[in-house]
Amino acid sequence: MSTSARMLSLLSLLQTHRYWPGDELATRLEVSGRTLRRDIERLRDLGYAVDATRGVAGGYQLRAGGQLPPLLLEDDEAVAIAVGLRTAAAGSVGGLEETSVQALTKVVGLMPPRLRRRMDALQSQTDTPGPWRGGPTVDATLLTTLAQACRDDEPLAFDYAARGGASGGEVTRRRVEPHRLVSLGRRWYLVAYDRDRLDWRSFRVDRIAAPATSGTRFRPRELPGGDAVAYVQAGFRRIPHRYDVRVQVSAPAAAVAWAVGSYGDVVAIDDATCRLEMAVDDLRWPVMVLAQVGAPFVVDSPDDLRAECARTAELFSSAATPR
Amino acid sequence: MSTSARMLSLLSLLQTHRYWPGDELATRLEVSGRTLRRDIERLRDLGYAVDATRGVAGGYQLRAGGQLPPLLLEDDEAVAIAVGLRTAAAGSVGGLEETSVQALTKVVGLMPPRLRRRMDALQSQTDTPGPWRGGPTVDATLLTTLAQACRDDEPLAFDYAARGGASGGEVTRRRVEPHRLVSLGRRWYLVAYDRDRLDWRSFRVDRIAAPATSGTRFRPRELPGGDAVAYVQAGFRRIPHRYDVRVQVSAPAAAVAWAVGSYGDVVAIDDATCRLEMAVDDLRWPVMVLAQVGAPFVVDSPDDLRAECARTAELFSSAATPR
DNA sequence: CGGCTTAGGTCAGGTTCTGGCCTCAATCGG
DNA sequence: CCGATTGAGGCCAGAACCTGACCTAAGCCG
Repeated sequence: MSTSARMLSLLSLLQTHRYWPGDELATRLEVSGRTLRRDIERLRDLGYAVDATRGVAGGYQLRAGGQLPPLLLEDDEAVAIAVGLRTAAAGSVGGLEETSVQALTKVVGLMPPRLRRRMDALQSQTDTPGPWRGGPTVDATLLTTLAQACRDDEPLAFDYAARGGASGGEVTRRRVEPHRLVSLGRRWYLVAYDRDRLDWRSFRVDRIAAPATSGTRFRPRELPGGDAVAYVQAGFRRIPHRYDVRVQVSAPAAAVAWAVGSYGDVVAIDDATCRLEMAVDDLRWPVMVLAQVGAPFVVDSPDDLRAECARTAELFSSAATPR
Repeated sequence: MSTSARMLSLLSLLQTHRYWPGDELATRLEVSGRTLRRDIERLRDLGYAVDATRGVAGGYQLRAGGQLPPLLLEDDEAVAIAVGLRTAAAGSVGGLEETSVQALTKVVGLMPPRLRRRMDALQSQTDTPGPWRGGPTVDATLLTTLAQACRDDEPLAFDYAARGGASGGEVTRRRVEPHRLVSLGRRWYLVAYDRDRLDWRSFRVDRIAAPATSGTRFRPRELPGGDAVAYVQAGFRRIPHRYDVRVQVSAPAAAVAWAVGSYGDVVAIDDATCRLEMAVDDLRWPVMVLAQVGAPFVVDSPDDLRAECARTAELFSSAATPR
């Protein structure tokens, strides 16, 4: 076994972290004790912190050091990481979506097919229940494909469903030069230069299907204005939400904020009252939040929400009376 | 630079994944082109798939191969992975908790302190809103400390708050030999041999504080029965839930299952009706689920839930009528 | 076709690595 | 306090490996 391969094996062994007696390491790596000590020294020279305990029952141990050593992962661990990152990329964390996709791209891009299959299989299971999913599930493979194309300046073609209807609008094939992925308000957008329309566009990732990269590269253009997030937001404002919900709740702002999470704005009016504002497509969502808070409230707008409240009241009142 | 260090650098460069022209790699690693080609060959011998494109604008590229190469992560990426894994370990995925903690232990254990601080800072932000949090947030550092102690057979001491009251019951210092971490029903438990009480115990992780490892090791004992999960479950059954909820909902089982996630059982009665069963401490939770489903339902038990429904109906009906 | 890039054989010279041997140093148990 | 155990590391000779230079082949693209 070559020296570099042996160093990787050694790192791998040490990462399972229990104390390793020197002679057992030496045996496993099929080298003499002297060479093992030299390998340990080499690792230390590379900046990794290897602890050693002397005396009977001593041994080596890799601990947190100045820099992160190369992670040598088991199959299961890699899958767990990918699934966890996917959840984070879907926006469950906040402010970490972009970095998560970056890491996800790295991990998924290097995962052998067998692991990718296991990840995909798990992906279907992993459901954050309720409306907090905020629309269709993010497809990790799709997202990483796009992220990769952005990073490597690879031209991209994909099917894009136009807005309209749950069954999906018209599907067109687009050929673009991808620029950046933007996570905004629970959704992912791809900012790209459309090669057929000869202009910049932003695409909702959950409407993208069947992406294909050509393997070639293009010379990156500069996005007018430079800020991809601002570009998406600009287009975003033109699409109105269906409902702007405004509710006054007789509960402390903190309690309401906890229930609504980051999906709405809560402003305290006084210690026991606050105003809740949400922009939603589906009125069942604010109803659910309000049900959870369980405090008296008054609907300011829209009227449809009042109707939805009446309907909900009806449901619960008939459930409350025994049959 | 030594050969092994150079190989790691090369892997690191290739993991940023864009095509690298051979001579640029050679320049960066400060070796001749011939040596670079030999290094690439070495990587291939180690089982990593390195693609090469010939001709103008050709270059090297690391792609998914037979095995996962050592991951060389940026600081941000490592933090994202840790946070994502923590979320997964908290039970948002299902069936992946144990593996996530395993991976988390590996990553966190190797993270330099500066990264660990950033992770801890982010941890406070990452809130799954609503009752799905299922109790107190899981502390990543605590969890990994325990996992590490289990894996490495290190004796452990910690403060444990006895059951009783939100303010916490009596706190005692425990000295144990940790055996296994078990994730069950949204919570983590530590199965360990209590050195003072001279018997096996299971501890709820969210009641553990101030853990301290001694650095020594103990000879692992065998858990009677062998199955740690079964052991926790056995103790678990003795603590009754406050409410066993049974509701018949006039909606397809799939719709209800989607709303309730994995926090209750849904059994289809026919295509348009199903039975929902949950075991909860707080009745606001089933109320919230039912509000979200938005379909007629009948409460079988308990009676308290009927009262809660009446109260909810009252709240919504007064909100529905304009002031 | 011609230019560019990877692929890889060969070779000489030098560097590095290995294992064995030795002496220290730290830790633990008796 | 002493001895056993285990890591630390200097030294050395021989072997193994690595490097850079040179050259030829092969694939890709305009």
